[in-house]
Amino acid sequence: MAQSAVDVQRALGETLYGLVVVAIRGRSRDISLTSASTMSTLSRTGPLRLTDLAAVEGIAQPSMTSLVTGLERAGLVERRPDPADRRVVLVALTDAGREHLRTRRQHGAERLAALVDQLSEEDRAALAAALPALHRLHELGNPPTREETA
Amino acid sequence: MAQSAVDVQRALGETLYGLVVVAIRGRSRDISLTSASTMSTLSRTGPLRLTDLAAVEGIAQPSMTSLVTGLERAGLVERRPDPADRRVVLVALTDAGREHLRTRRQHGAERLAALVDQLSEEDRAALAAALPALHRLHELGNPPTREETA
DNA sequence: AATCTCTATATAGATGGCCTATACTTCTTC
DNA sequence: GAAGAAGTATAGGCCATCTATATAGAGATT
Repeated sequence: MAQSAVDVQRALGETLYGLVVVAIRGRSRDISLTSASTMSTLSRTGPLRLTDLAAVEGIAQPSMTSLVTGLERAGLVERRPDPADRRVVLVALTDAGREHLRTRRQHGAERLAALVDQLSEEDRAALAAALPALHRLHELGNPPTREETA
Repeated sequence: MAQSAVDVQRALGETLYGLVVVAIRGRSRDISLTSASTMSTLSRTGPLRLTDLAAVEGIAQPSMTSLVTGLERAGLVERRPDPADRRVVLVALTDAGREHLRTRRQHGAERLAALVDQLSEEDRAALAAALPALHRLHELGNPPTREETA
């Protein structure tokens, strides 16, 4: 073994952390990171209760209320009643929201592309090979949605 | 070719973006992301002018002034005069800052480790293989420091 | 060497995202 | 049907960031 699992994780931690900052630094400032992530979540899961959404995104419920209000005002999401429970607000992505999300992703991908382009053939191949692993890593840290919290 | 370079970049973009959010979500709230990144930068480059630091971190100079003031109050960095130019403030990491940085990195690595542990042997190997590429990607997006802006 | 202009940092004031505490509405259970 | 639980909204505060501007020193031109 060339390096222990711990070393890999430590190096991964620092490197990904650095990439995080790069990614955030260059991001467009039209909406907050959490707003973008929220829309991304909605895109993956479909409509969610406001409280669940707050839990998934790791922010307090009142914060999600105001975030959703903002996105709603911008026409990117909509509030829907839950026929089964009238206390509930279901938050759903609108068509405009989906469109916005797509554009934003393209932007991010383009910025990264500019960097990836500067890598060697070998490095690109290594990244491509690691993509499934990165994707699963993401899923692990970002549970799809638990109906049951148990 | 199984997938084009553009596909790789797009997928990388989305996946890394998701990881970003995961990373940020769980982070300790003792200091801001930018503060942590600033200390990390100082650790890599050594003492820097306040203005350069602001440029590297992608925030406005007055924001860096207040960020540094906070870190200084916490004993993590110090302001030093530049003997060659008395307008200048050089910001340097203190020993406490270095220590803090190390602890923080360990924390981040541990959180990621918990996720990485849940991956298959194969996935871990792929990540390990991609580490150099990820590292270079980070460096590309995070230039060491340009004395010359040209 | 007096002054003019440019550069480096600091201060003031505003904005936005997040928080806790709490009020309000609807559901559930006895 | 009354009491407590659950889902959302409102109120008020904190902190990181921004723009505009003030202050101090450097460099150049007379």
